[in-house]
Amino acid sequence: MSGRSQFSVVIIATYNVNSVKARAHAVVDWLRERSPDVVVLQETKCTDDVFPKTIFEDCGYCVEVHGQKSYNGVAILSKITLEDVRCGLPGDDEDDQARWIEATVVNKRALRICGLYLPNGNPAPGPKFDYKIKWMQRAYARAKILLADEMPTIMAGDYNVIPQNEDCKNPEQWVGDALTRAETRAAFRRIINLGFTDAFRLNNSEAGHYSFWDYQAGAWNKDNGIRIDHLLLSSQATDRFRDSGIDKFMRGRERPSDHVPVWIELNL
DNA sequence: ATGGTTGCCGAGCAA
Repeated sequence: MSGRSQFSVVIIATYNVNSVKARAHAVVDWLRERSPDVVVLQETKCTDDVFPKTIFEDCGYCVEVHGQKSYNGVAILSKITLEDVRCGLPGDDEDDQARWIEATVVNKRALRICGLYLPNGNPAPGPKFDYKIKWMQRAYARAKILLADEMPTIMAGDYNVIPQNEDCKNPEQWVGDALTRAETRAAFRRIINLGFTDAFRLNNSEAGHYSFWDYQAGAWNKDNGIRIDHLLLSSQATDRFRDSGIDKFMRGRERPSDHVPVWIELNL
């Protein structure tokens, strides 16, 4: 055949599972339906020795984990070979929170994927908000280094950033919150302005698309959601973009996470 | 309604 099928189509997703042990079977059901090639998970909430790896390996995924006891924790599931796995966001030797993992996906071409769980930062102002902003500055520095490598790059995860008011149902409810504060949005834009694109906005321009609905106060029934789970694409990754979406139906299932998966389709 | 819910792990904390 002549050079028409130089690339293959891959699906890459991010999913904050709010405990991988509590959600393993829900995740497996979703893996069978969506059949993503690579998934970054957040809030796995367990140490690496008790991560339910075999459940995902039995579905055909290799599993890379970076966890801690009870809080945070990130992982990568991939049907495609992973190389050069790195855990932890550089820039602060004192930081022991498990919020960053990255790896190179080696298919016909290579792609760098970062899975991140950006600090929530509430209450703001305060030490937790200071940690959030410093963490975003470190992510900016890491993003800059990754871009210099000139490999198509995706930074995906729970950003705990509502980029614009149209990314939430009730903007007035979020005034002063760490997810919408001017400093937070500026730090997010600073990363974007390095040359990244919010993949979901390439094919969805309307307000009212959300990736998180709080468990409390009937947020789901009122569709009182926010869009905080993002896949940021470097320019070379953006050139390969085909489609994106949010698997909102997952929030309506039994014992759901408070987040739902967000995915993209790329030509790789 | 000064609330509400879920998961950590078995008391509050984090979200």
